[in-house]
Amino acid sequence: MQTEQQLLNQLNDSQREAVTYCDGPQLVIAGAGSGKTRVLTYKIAWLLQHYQLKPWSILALTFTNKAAKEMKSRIAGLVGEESARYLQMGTFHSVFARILRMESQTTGYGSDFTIYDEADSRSLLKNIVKSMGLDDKTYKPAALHSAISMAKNRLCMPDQYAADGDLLQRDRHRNMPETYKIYYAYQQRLRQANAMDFDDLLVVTFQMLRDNEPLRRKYSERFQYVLVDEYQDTNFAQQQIVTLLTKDNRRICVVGDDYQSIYAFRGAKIDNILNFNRIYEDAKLFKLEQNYRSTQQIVAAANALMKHNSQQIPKDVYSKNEEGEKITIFETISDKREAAMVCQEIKRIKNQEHGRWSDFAILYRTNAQSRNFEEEMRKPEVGMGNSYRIYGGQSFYQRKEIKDVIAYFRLVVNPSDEEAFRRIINYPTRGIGDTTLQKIIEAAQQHGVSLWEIISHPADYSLNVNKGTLGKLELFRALIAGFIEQSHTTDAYTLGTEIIEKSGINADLSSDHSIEGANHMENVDELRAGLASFVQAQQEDDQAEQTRLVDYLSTVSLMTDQDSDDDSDDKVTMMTIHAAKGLEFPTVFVVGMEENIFPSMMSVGTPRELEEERRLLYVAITRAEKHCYLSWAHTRWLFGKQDSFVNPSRFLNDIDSKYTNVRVEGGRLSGSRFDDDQPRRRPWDDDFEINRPYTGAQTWGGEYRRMSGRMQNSRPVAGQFMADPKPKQTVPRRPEQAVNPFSPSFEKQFRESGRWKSVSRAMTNGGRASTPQSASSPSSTSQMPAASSLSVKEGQVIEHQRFGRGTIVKIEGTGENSKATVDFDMSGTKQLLLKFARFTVVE
DNA sequence: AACGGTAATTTTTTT
DNA sequence: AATTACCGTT
Repeated sequence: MQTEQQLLNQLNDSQREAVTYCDGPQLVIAGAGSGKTRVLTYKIAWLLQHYQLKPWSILALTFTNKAAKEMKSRIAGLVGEESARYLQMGTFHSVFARILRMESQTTGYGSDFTIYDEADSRSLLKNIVKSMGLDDKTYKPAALHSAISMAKNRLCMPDQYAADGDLLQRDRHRNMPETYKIYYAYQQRLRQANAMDFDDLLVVTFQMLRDNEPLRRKYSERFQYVLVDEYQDTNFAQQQIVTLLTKDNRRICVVGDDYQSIYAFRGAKIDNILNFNRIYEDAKLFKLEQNYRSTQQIVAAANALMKHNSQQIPKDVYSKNEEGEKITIFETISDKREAAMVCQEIKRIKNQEHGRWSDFAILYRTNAQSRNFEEEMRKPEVGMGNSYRIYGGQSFYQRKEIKDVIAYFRLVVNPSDEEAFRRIINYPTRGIGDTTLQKIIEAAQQHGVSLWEIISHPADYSLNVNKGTLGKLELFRALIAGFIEQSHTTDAYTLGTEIIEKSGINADLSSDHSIEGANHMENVDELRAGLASFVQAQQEDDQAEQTRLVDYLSTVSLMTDQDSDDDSDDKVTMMTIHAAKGLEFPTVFVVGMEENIFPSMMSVGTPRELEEERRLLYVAITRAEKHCYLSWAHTRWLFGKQDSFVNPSRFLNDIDSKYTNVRVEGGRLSGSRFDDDQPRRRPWDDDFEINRPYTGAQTWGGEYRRMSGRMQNSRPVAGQFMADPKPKQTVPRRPEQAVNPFSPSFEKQFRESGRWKSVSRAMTNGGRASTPQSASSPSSTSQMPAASSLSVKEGQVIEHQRFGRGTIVKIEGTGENSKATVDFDMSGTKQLLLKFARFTVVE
């Protein structure tokens, strides 16, 4: 706990001004590395201490749940755990999902609504297209969803959409004139399914606050102060929600950096931040311009890059850190060599500076680019197979077997959920085929009810199926109905386990004896372990009498790969630049700096998109503290083909050459390399040579275009350079997957990769310490997750992970379900379900 | 209805 | 290259 003065002393002048100004709307432009998070956390601490605001009256909206969590714990360090705990903090989506569940009477959705993810949305759209008899080649689900999503981000509902001439014209132009009808049907189907997609969480919140003045007043009074982080990445809907909440008392602080706006593709409007003072005319502007993160060279190079963008708030980001070295532009012969050189450089710097693996990050434009680096690191002679972590890619919850289980959970919580229904009606196979399903959907559409309603009363809706099928449907209905029954009396973990067993999922998975089959089984076990952790965490937080499945689902569906906390072990980070936003590393490699990759092929059409790509590079460069590398390769494997027409990214031209050094593999790539008949040095033997200062932007285009032209006409020659003459290492590849150390899948992945022994069991238990007995048994994942319930007696003293020391005063129930009342020295009396509680017996 | 094969399509980034 | 979609066969 810190005094006000102490708080203020830890800030520089401009930070302090931003923190203490609380007289009205406030826009904080926070340059990269300028202490943005610091300002936010200290401001919240200031509001709590100086203005004595109650924690629950402060609403802080962040971009990821992880950011919220981190900020919360930092605030806890400043003002104490108890105040920080009740702060209203989270993403727009998770905060308002919670409110929508509480206010469900006014929204027309039930409180147990499902949140459809992207896959659900697309699947639904696909079905709609099919049932409307449209061609699914022209009406692609992904394109439709993005059109609809963009509309929703702008709060444009089907009626408005259908009345908007520009939109209709655009759709006609795209050969998709029926889009507005599909949008209409889509929205209707969502409602019938009691489901919202991601965008609806915002849209419905907006509508609720707009149309229900008492409710709007309730929340605008509850939230005495509203803070928004990463404001440059908010969309129109989010901006409107914030406006509705703050227009009365106008206590709002938004923080962001227009330079770092990189989510326009998702509907974010950079204008929100550029035009903030149009909505709040008396808004005061604060600028944080001192960068504490990077060297002067890095900051200067990043600034030079941004000179080429037009739309921006003028600012002067500067660094008083050491001058540092220039940015290095790496040029290699192939994408494989790029990976090799980056690895080599990492090892070199690590040795030289006695650093750690975690000092390094490899950032790329697209997830697919991680592959080369992973392969390189896994080579025995490179010896980094243990030292990297790839973020992103397919998340645990996207896997088929996990989605299947979740679909059961969803249907139990919300029987109207159409996508869940469709997913599991015939999984495991129970003889209900596509024909039957289509009949059910048809009947549901005709009567405007859910699929569940149809199979609950098939006769009422004259469902035209034969006797046998009817029986099968009834069996399915009874199965789910049984689970629903249980859900009122059973905790989420027990119910989940029951569902996995009785649904036949367990039997289905264990009948598959292949390696993958075993994998699926383990994944499901991990899911159960994750569920158990969740139940336990909820219980410890006193969140609820009993943890309901709906809470779990809500959390899970809004969770992303970004939301894993870890940073604990020492690994090189590999992620997309988008995912790296907000992070920092001593050394950063931005790889694949090539036309059509970065900037992406899709973005070169419009200047607006191109500027966003440039901002993306700005974000990438400003992640670096000391060393920053931009690398590109002359040839690259793309779409299963060797691409020899590679040009360096135009952005390399945008960085003034006085801030860069160019390093070329072998030192002769840029010269007349096809013309000499000297025996070639084998590239893999070469060290890098610093062969020239950057000779200026003009040579890039000219020189390499010429070279590419030659390669086009001389494949056999070029082939010498492109082939990888090294004996192929047979690196056993495993499926691409995100490694997220705190996700339930983490332990499994480690076991797969033979690194099991080095990993503490604690990881599976949601990051909490585990009991000695579970620590000794790697195979215990398929058993109960917490294993300390064995033999506790009244009067024993225990040490609990979170509550500390306490004495057991009472034990109720038997076996799995026994409950202990424990009197803790520090935190009072708590009830612990022995099944979930994690503690050790002291005496 | 289930399975296994071939063909087509894919890559931007994600709450 | 790898995943998915569709179609044919059993």
